[in-house]
Amino acid sequence: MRQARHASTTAQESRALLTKRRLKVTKARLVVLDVLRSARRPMSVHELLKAARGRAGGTVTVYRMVNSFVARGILRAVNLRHDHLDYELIGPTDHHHIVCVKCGLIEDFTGCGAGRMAAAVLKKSRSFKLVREHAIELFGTCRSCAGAEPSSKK
Amino acid sequence: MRQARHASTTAQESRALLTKRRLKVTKARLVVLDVLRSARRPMSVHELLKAARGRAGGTVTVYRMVNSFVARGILRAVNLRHDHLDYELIGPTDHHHIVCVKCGLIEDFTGCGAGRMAAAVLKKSRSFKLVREHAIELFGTCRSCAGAEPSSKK
DNA sequence: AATGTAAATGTAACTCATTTGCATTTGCTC
DNA sequence: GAGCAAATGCAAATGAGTTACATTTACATT
Repeated sequence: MRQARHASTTAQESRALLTKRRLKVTKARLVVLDVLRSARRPMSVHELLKAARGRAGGTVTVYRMVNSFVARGILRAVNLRHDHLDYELIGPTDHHHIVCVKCGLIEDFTGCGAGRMAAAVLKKSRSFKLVREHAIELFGTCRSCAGAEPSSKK
Repeated sequence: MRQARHASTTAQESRALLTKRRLKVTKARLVVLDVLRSARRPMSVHELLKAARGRAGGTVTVYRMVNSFVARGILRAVNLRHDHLDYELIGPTDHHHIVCVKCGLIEDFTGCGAGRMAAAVLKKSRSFKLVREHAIELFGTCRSCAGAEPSSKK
């Protein structure tokens, strides 16, 4: 109840997101977008289904949904070395992820310096002319997992 | 014939690679390692099977092979946004890939500045303590594909 | 060189994620 | 509100990758 105002706001955002791309607004789509928005982390199809508790439609529907969302630039698929793809909302701020290899904790970070990197690569490359996108993921250990296993000093 | 010397040299390297890890030296394994060495690019299980033309053993064998090689640090699995993993030999020089989104051409590059990046991320992060690995891929267009489609200026 | 043993292989069957065909429903435009 | 394309649900298909189990092979030991 306390969040009614916020909920309707995000619903409006989701509506706009869909109509702008000429996608129809359905209950299931709003639920999926809302789940992703509040989770604030990339989720797999199965996580989406679970988190939505039936309100996202069937498995097939969610698969079709994420595919069309990725194709239309609403979602981005990211590979975090789980055995599947995770999906996240594409927002105004570009970011990457650092993943704890023990517990799966994910944190975002910005400022990857990819512009500089791309320029340097293109300067040296004989074959490439243009960089359109980049994928960067860091894999490490979070404080609690590092504490739990101090023997990792090699 | 002209390459007999070279061939035996790489075969020795492969042998060493395997015995060092207490893996048995088999025909199939030498073939897979040799294919990867001469291809000089990451390959999928199916590409390996095709390139080896039967000499790599069956599909199951190659799956088991790449898994054990990855586990023992002989191969690295990389995600180049194809719908599968590709495998490459882990060499002395760490590198990343730039992939042409049109034709699939792959080029390596070094000097990604990940050390600096990791340090910056850890400094800002509340939760993370250590970065062990990083994955970086650039996606772009190569000269020939860029030439073939100049309308990509938007 | 013969031999014992664990590792590697082949075949077939299986699991699981994702996709597709098709009939039905639903959002949205007029 | 009617009509149509898009979205959905169900069932079945596909395809990558794995597992069980019987057989073969590499290689250490003698």
